[in-house]
Amino acid sequence: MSPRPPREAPAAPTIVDVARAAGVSKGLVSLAINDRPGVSEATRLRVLEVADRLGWRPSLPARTLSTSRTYALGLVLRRDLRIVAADPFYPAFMAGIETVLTDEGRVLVLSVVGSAEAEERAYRTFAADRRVDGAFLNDLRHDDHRVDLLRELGIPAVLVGRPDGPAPFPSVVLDDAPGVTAAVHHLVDLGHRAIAHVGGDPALLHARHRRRAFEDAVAARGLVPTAVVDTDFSMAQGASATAALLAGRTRPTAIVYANDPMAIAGLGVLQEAGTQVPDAMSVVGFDGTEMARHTHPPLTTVRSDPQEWGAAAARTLLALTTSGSAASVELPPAQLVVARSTGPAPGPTD
Amino acid sequence: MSPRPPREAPAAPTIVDVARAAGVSKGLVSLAINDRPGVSEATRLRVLEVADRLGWRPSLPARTLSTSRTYALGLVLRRDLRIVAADPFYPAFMAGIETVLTDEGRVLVLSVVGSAEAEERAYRTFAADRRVDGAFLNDLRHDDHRVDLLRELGIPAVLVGRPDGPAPFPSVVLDDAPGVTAAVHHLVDLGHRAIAHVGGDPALLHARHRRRAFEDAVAARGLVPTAVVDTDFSMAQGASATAALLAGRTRPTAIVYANDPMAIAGLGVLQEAGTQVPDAMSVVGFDGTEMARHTHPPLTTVRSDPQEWGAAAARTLLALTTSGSAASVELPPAQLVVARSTGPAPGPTD
DNA sequence: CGTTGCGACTAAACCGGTTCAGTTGAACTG
DNA sequence: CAGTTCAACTGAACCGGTTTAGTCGCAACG
Repeated sequence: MSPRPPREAPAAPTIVDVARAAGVSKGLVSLAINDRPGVSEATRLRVLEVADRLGWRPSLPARTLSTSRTYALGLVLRRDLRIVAADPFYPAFMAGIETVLTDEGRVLVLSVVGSAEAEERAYRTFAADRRVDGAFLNDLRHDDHRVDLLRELGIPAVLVGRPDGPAPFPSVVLDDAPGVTAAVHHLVDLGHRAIAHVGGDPALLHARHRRRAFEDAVAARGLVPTAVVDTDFSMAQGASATAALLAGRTRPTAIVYANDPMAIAGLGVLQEAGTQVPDAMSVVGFDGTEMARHTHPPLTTVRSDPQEWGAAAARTLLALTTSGSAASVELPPAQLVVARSTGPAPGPTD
Repeated sequence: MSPRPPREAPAAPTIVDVARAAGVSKGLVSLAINDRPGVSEATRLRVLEVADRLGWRPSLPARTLSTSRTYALGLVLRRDLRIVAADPFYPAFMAGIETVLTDEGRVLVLSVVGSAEAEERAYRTFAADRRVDGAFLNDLRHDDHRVDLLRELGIPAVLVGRPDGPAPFPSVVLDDAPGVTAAVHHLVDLGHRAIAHVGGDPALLHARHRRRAFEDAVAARGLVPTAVVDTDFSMAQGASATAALLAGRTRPTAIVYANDPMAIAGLGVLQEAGTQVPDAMSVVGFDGTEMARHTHPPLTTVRSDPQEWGAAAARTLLALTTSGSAASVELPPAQLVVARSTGPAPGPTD
């Protein structure tokens, strides 16, 4: 009969039920549960007790309507699926966010998109629908127009990574450079003179930072990179870049990759080609993923901490949305983790 | 001065602004934009035109308050971080969900938790806060109490996988068995007689299904499994299980793993031990991930389609939340993809 | 020509909270 | 003892939509 039968449970109590049961006005219930002044301690306790007894939970939509706070934060992922699926960064990053949000009664609203247009639409929808109190801004780009977009939409944001200019939002930075630098020094110390870099997507700032750190470190040791190849961070391009390096006229003795998946794909190509790792070629990854520990040989890599990064970003964004301002955060930098995919440079054939 | 300055943009127009500008009552605006009867075509067009001109978007919180529909779906991930991060299933699954939700103006609310208690809390919070219209139920277990929980909470759900009994919710199934069966036949056809299985977490139904399919297929060929080892799906346990199989008294000539990450970890262990793949040992994964294509040797694996799975689940859940009912869906089953990690069984030493 | 029926539209209640201007009564002040 | 002050509390407006009872004008009907 009734067009939409109540799902199952008896109708949930509302604030008026609580008010009636406690013998006070609903306004006072609101004050009491929100710990605002103007409520006697005795009454506050009574209200809380009654609310608890009735199992009342304030309606979030109603609260949102009057306060325009959603208690939700937004994350938009724009990435080719092939990359998202292989990249362990995001699951760990999101898990880190959740560790913070869950405790604060917040929730993460996720949007996965494939194109720049869809990404912009996602942010605009967040704003138009008042879905979120703030948003994470990942995978920063040069002159990233999303910064202006979010400012214009009035969505507070936190930048995940170091922006390449002054920005109206706080940033949470985990410096890639020291790890990459250490990796290069490690290789040079092992006698390598011909080192190549398989970089990531140059549109992304962190790919540039890694590349820059690589080039600077090589130069600091008085060397010149044997080659630097840009990719899209995918295993496929990591593999083809490796093949290209093998086929090139000056073959490197060591390759530094911009992420672990590409390093693993590279490892595959090298082994298929019969190139011994690390005897004939040293390989360095980037991320410090679980996977790197289980390859053959285990991967020397640069470990960052995506989970802590996510947690720090969430804390910062939370502070920003509640207090209106938040300081930028600098996390401990990425660190080199030496395993068995790197070894002494092969001696000249004699 | 003002305690909370308006973020930036001028105050967004509301339905009354539109009503005033169109010279009608706000009730009529509501009827017009929701395509309900009782509005003349001329008026409807005028209202839509005015709404568009003012850039009005109905407030979702307000709409939610009166209709108690949130236009959001919930996904709770309970998994050890080590597994989530290495497992490409979820990113692809979520991307599949998003392809459907985005077009429908829906949004995905994500919760990543580490324990069963936290998981239950997450669902209860979804219900208490009226955060979502429905939820996905992944990683089904035997006698899964979450089914009752969701029913009791009144949250419509869709089961991702085949439940092990009658369930009050529709399910979206992608059958693992045919792929695993094909893998076993493939190995037996190659002459293997000693085949082992490194299974997943036996608490999860899909791990059981894969194990069962393995055992049945082996039996169907008149053989007995050399060994069946349970794990938690992590690379670490995939590696240690492989090491144990190598050290066992009857060493298999082929191993079928319950997911690709474990197979890859297994590859690493085998190669570290000097066991040639596939000459001395054949290896089969499960998932058909990008990663499997880039190992050395490329992995024979069983491909499922997590993205399509996510999309189908989203369509089903959407139908369930809007029309109140939805039929279960059976997707094309998982399929064997033969690569170079499987080969003829090693002949007896002669 | 009075009634009925109907499409188009309005006004007001409603969803469930928050917020704020007032009211009340008791304690304090001079 | 009248006047002031203040904590505690109430009532009503408000957030921005949806929904429904009811009004109005007009055409069709007997």
